[in-house]
Amino acid sequence: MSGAKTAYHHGDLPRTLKAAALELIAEHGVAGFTLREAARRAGVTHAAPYRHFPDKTALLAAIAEDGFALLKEQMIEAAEAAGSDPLARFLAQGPAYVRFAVEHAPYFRLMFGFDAPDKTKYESLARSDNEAFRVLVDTVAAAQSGGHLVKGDPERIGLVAWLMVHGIAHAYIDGALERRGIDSSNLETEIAEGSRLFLHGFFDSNH
Amino acid sequence: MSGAKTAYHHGDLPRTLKAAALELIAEHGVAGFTLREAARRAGVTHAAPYRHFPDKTALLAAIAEDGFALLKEQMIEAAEAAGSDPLARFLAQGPAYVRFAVEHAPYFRLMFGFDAPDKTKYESLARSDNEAFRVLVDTVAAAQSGGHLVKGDPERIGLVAWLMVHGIAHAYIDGALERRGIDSSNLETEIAEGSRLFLHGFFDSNH
DNA sequence: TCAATATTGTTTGCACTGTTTACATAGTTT
DNA sequence: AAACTATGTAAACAGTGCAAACAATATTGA
Repeated sequence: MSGAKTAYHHGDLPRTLKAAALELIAEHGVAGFTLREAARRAGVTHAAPYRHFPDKTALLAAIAEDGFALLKEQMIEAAEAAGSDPLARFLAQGPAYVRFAVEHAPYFRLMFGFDAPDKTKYESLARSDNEAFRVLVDTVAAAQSGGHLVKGDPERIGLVAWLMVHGIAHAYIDGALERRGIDSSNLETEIAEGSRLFLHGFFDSNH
Repeated sequence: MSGAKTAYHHGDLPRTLKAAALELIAEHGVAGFTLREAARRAGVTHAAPYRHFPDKTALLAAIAEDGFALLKEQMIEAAEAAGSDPLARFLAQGPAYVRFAVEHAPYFRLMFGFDAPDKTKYESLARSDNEAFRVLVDTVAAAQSGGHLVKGDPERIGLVAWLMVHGIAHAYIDGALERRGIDSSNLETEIAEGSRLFLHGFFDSNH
C-alpha cells in the first residue's frame, strides 16, 4: 500500500468516490447523482467504482453509513458541551440534530430520503443508524433518572422526540419552513420555541 | 372531445399517465419511475407524454398537486367526522394525516420527498400545498378560540403540530418505526399515545 | 529474487433512459 | 371542404448503470 497514487492505481479510490458523490448530491440532489460523473471527478474510468462497490446503491449506502457515524459524534459532542445537567443535555440534542441536517444536507438526504438505500438490505447501515439513535435514548434515560422528564419507555420517548426534530429538519431542508416565512437565520430561536411547545405541551392549562 | 379512445387518439392521456405513474411509484419508488414505462402502460409511444407535460418532473408535479388536493379533502373529512368540539376536530387531523401518508404513500413520497418537484418552480403546486395547510391552521385557530389550545400564532402552532405528525408519517413510510419494534397494525394507538405526549408535554410535572 | 497470484483499473458493449425533431393522423373551425 | 390545431408516431442522440474480457500494478511465497 504505497498511499501515493501512481499512473495506474489511484491510492484510495473508495474515499475519493464518496467525497465526489457527496459533492454531486449537494449540487444536484440524490436523484441527479451519477456514478459515471463521480468516477470522472475521481479521475478514473466509469467502470472502476465497481471494483469497490457492487453497484450504485451500495456506494450510497456506504456514504449514508458514514453519515450516521458523524451524526452520532455530533450528538455526543452536543451533550457534552451542555454540561452535566441531564435535562440540558437532552435539550441540546434537538438543535444538534437539526444543525446536522442543515450543515450536512447531502448526508441527511442519503440517510433519510425516501429513495435512500434500504436499511433492511444493508445491515451495517442499519447498525450505525441504531448506534446514533442509542445515544439519544441513553440521554433520555439519564434525564428520566434525574426526574425531569416523563416516565415511560425511554426508547419510546426518544422516538417521539426524534420524530419531532426529524420533522423540523426535514421540513427545513425541504424548504417548507422558508416558504412559510420562517427565517433561516435564527434557527436556534425557532428550535427553542418549538421545544418549549414540545416540553410544556399544547394544552392551554399548562401555560 | 369524444371521450372514447380511437385507434390514434387516446382520450384522456394525461389522466391515464398520472395513474400509471402512481402505480409505478408504488412498485419501484420515485427513483425507479420511468416516463417510458408509464407511456408503455398507457399504451402509447414514449414521446406522446411530451404533448401534455414539458418533461418528466412536470408530470410528477401534476401528480403531487392532485395529492395535496386529496390530502386537503381528507383533513376536512376527518374534522367533520370528529363532530363539533374544536379540540376533537384538531386532534382528529393528526391520525388523518398519518393515515393519508400510509394509504397514499406514492402521493406522499411525491409531495414531500427530497427529490420531489421544486415547489418554488411549480406555483400551482405550492398553492395546493398551502390550501391543505390552511385547513390545519383554521382548525388550530378554532381550537384556540375554544380555549383548549395554547395561545399564539395559529400558523406557528399548526406548523409545529404538522412537523410532528409529518415526522411520524415520514418515519412510518421509511420503515423506521417497524425497525424499532413499533407494530404497524395498531397505528391508531401509536398516534394516540404520541399525541398524548405531544399535548401534555414532556415535563414530569405535567403528569 | 522472481515467478505466481490477487488487486485494481481500462476498454468495449449492451439495454435502457430523457429529450428533441420531423412527420402522420385525427378533431375542430371557418 | 379546406385550413388549422391538437395529439399521436418514428427515428435519432447523448447519457446512464452494469457486465464482460483485458491490462497494468502490488503482493506474496518459494
